[in-house]
Amino acid sequence: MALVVEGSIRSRAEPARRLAILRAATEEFALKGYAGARTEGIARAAGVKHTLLFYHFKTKEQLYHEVLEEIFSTWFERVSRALDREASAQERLLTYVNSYFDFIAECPLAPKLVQQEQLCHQGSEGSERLRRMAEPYIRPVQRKLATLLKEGISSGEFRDLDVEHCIHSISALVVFYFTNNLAVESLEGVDLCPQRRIKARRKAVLDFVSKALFTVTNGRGSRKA
Amino acid sequence: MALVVEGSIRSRAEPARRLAILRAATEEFALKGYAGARTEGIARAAGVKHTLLFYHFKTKEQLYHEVLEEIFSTWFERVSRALDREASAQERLLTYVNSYFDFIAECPLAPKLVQQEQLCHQGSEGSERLRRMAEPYIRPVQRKLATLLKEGISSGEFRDLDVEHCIHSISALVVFYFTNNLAVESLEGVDLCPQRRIKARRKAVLDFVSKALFTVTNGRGSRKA
DNA sequence: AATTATACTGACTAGTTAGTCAGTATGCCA
DNA sequence: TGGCATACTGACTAACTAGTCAGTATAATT
Repeated sequence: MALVVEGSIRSRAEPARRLAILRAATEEFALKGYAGARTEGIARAAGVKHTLLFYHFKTKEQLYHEVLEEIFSTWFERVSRALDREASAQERLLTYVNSYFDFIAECPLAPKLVQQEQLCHQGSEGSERLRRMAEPYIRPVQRKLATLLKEGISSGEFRDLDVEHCIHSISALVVFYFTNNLAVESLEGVDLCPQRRIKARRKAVLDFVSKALFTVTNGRGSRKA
Repeated sequence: MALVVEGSIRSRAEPARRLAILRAATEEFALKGYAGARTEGIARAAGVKHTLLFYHFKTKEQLYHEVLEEIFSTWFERVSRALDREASAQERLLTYVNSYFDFIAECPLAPKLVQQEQLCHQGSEGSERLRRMAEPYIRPVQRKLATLLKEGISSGEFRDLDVEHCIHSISALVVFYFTNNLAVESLEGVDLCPQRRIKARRKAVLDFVSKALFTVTNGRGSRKA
């Protein structure tokens, strides 16, 4: 006879195991990439039978798509809120960097997943899967950010720099730290607790960006402890 | 008999096909990661029979190791030369960033490969394969760079910032652009020729770093060294 | 001419891997 | 009571994947 593991109270709306698979898949795909990920491995990590994956998600590709979709929509919602505030360009930029950093720090699998997807394509060909995320999520944020930077430059709050490269540079500063565990570990030692490291990184990023961008720095992003 | 295992003679000229395999493997591993890479795919790209891989390199792992080794040693040689120059801290830092940037721009598969290797490991566990590169190559460069930054801070050339995070930030600015094809493409359009894009990126990086670090910026940040 | 070292190949295999399918268990509504 | 929908499973498979091995081709050396 079948042994019921999960008890009798089962939510009718969304099976718990579906979510467990989604979570496990996020990690597997983020760490190994689409090609390297194993559906067996995802099932094992989620504590379900292999075939349940194909019941809830028709294919590996479909499962992957749902993982990507969830991450981009969450990211979009959070950074958009920051960019849409009413405040000075300088103020909004700092809020944006903070939101972006918070999102990445809370969910370090997200940048890994996106990075995996970027890596597996050569030259200017780009990833089809990522391209589907560009229109609804990535481009709108890029546009808002470009506008914000131009405003800041016009008003004299920001130095006169290359807007597009500045967007790349900010992303680089926020994300790179979280996709490079070894470099981080090798440089800072393993002893320092993650909590403190992340706090220090946030400060360093805000400081770096402020000094590079702002014509006048108030205490906000640049103070030394 | 099949006791081919290499003895001590290594001076012989390497067969052209061995090098072809190594080049093809670099691309395959960089784009798909170790787990996602297919030895069949490498053989096809190199235009050789599948089994030749296992003749020249005993296993996939061994092939991968030689690819990593070659990339790290080349990188190490080039940036070390820049760091060991006799010059002011500011001068040396700019030379370093330029050398680093040049290396990455010439061989964009290198950062992809390293990134792949970083991604496939979780938390503070790190990659065993990358750890083998740390002692001979990564740590020495990090140490030289840390010393350089401290000197610059003492002499008043650089602002008083967190040395370790500054090292991360510089790497981020140099590398990130080359591991994120989609973001780049989506932001700058495909029309702009790679040559010009890279030149613009170099300028933006030097500018960003200079403004963030230097207490006094002469025109040097925007010049091509 | 015989030996040897090196480069290379075709045929094969044991172990994976994504995905199928027919069927079971359970809840729910008429 | 029966019918239907949802959640889930075991047994299987076709295609793939790293790696083996016995053997061939060739050029240099003895």
